[in-house]
Amino acid sequence: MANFKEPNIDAKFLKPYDSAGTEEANYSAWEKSGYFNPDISVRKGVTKPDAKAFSIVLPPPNVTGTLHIGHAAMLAIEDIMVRFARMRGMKTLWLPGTDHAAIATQSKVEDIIYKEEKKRRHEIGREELLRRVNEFASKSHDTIVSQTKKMGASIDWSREAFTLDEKRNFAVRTAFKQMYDDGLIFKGHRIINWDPKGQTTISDDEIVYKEEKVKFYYFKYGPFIIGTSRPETKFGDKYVVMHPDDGRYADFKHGQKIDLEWINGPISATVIKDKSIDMAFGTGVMTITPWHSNVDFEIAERYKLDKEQIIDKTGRLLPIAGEFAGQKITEARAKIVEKLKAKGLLEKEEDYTHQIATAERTGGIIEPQIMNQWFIAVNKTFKAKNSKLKGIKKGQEVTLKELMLTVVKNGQTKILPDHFEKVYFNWIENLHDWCISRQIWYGHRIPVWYKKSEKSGEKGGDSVSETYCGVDAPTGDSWTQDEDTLDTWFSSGLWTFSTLGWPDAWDAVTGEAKKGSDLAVFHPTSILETGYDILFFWVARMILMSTYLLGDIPFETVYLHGLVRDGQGRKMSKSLGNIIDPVDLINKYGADAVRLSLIIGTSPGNDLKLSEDKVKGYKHFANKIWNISRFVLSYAGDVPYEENFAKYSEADMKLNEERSALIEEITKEMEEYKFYIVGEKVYQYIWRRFADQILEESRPVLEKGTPEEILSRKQFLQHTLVKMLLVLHPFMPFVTEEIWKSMPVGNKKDFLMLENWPL
RNA sequence: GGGCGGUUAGCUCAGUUGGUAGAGCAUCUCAUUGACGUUGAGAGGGUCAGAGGUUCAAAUCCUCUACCGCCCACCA
Repeated sequence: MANFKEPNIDAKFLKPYDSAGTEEANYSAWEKSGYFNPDISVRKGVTKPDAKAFSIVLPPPNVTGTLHIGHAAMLAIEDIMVRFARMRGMKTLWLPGTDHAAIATQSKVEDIIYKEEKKRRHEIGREELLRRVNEFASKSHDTIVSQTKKMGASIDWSREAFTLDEKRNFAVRTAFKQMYDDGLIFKGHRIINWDPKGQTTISDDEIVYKEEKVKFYYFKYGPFIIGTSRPETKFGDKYVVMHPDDGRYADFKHGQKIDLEWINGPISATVIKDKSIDMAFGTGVMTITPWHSNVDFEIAERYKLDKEQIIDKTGRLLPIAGEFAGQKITEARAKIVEKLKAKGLLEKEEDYTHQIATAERTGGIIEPQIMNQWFIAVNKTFKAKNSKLKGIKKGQEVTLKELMLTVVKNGQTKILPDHFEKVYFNWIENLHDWCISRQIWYGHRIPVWYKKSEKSGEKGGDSVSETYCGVDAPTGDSWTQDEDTLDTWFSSGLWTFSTLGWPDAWDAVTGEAKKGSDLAVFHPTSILETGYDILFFWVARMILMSTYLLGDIPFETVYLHGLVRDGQGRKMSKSLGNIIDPVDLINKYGADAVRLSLIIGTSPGNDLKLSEDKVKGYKHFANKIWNISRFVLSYAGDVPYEENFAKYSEADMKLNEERSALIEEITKEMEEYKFYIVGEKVYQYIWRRFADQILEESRPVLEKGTPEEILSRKQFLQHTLVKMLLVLHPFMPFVTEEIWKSMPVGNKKDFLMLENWPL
């Protein structure tokens, strides 16, 4: 046993692996070296100048708060992709940034201000509010960056972007102008989703439906009985609609006028026959309120009916409501029912459960309103300026919707797991024009200016005598810029190329990126990794913007990860108190353990259940590797490492083949993004095979074998440790890098992360 | 109402083009001052939700059913 007592190794191996004590130093050494930046890697000779590019944009976290464990999972997956690509010699760029998140951030800051100072936004003023929001955003940003670094993300910070910075603003104005000129962005009076709480419009996607139990009332409406859950909207109802085939109402003719007694006195109602009516629902008859209902609006459009506003922007009844004018709809409802009852018009009431539309960010109950807003037309044709899209030629007449469908249908952009392609198609097919104007202050101002006429009227609306849309403000006096800002997803839709230098790096004449620019080298990006919950919000919008503005896809592959849930499968939320802060876990178990626990046992598109025990288990694994290294270094580290050792014993030859086969297998799986399988296989091999069996068997060999056998085994152990550190590095960068420092390997590059993937 | 998933060991989940079921954790038994504060060896445990079909062969392909989950959708 004498030769076993040669612990000529770093003293650090005599203690268990100390993640907390080594992670920070390793990260700052990586960062300082500049190798996260592909340009520096090329300059220093680590990456070949003509190497294939691998690029990925970080889905920019919202500056509304700090990173949660879901972000940690995202960072872990992306860092694996990035480190793997880098180790394969690719010109690798991972580009970071943050998202201003418009409504989300502004409403959060407004909440804080109201809580602390009892002041509303109009009491604070545009300038001061923006100052406060920026201050908040900047704090959030700093926290996010430091959390990201703790995870070990090998990100190129020199290229960091923000969706609301100068360059991105220029990109937004340029994109807007082009869409405006093509007629794809237009302003019009349409029915939109009004959030009375946030005092802004929101897009269809920003609505969340909540179940609500209400009363469903039946009222006498002349000869009819109509059903409604919203009596407060019924003041202006003067059209009564039924199905043309409904035999119960065959005696009434389309267009027929009927005088009847209603809430505030006698009115004249007109009969409308329309096929959209469900004969089986209620009495099969309804009255319509086109100003405050999408369906009613469509019916009114079909027959050119009058539309009247009943409810104002703050949710109060207008003068048309007579004695109820000025009341909040929530208060007025019961009183109106009371009055109708008193007039003998209430037939009956029932309990009713329905889905109520609310604003995702403020929780306000959506009130549809007809308003003059900006939209992106998804069904309008235009001529494609240039196209690298399969099946679409330059100059061809297309719609945005067609572009969005085409690139996924023809496989230019693949979505993983692939069943989400069906979800994507389903969404696109039901897509309506996208309302992009918001009545909030935090965001990109709409690059449109108006000259007002003498007549008074709604600003930016009817009183306008001249409209100008441009990247920059028009010259001359008396121009006023549109007050509104853009939906936050407009700027994030440009993210893959606005971060790479578009539009400066773009040659509009040739329809190509300028040679040598980031845009030319790194776009389309290789892969987009994000949560399935923003497939519509973001992924689809990026496809829209990129296919339209560049005539190219934004990314070749979309990898959708699932949500991280707690050990019992519940969503993490403040009220449940089950939120896990990734930094707490890292401090306790190390970033490597956290990363691995977010990878193994997950698969793309499926939610992941995370318990602290799981993380703990992988902390044990990090320590296991540490001790394996200690063993190999003390018992086999005394012979010089030979990269191409040719004199393996027969037994070691077999072991070598086994290990090569494993590496070949996992390389293929890495290319297929099956990180959960690779992680598990490497775990199995290292612990169950290498440590439990091979190392155990090595004792007698090293003790009693011939000199040749001993040398062979020592080489094999060193080789295997080196290769395992390499393949494990993308998963567990810290512990592997730390061990690597002590490996007696010649010709080492500056870091393990720069070494070549073994194959 | 429309769409998409899931159902495999006590728990969490793998299972690549069909070839008599796997891992981690948990449980039980034994060993252990040996690189391992975080160790090893072994064991038990599953008619793969149910029914039918295709096939020499089905967890895997097809049809139906049941239950669970998610997304979309203003039956007023």
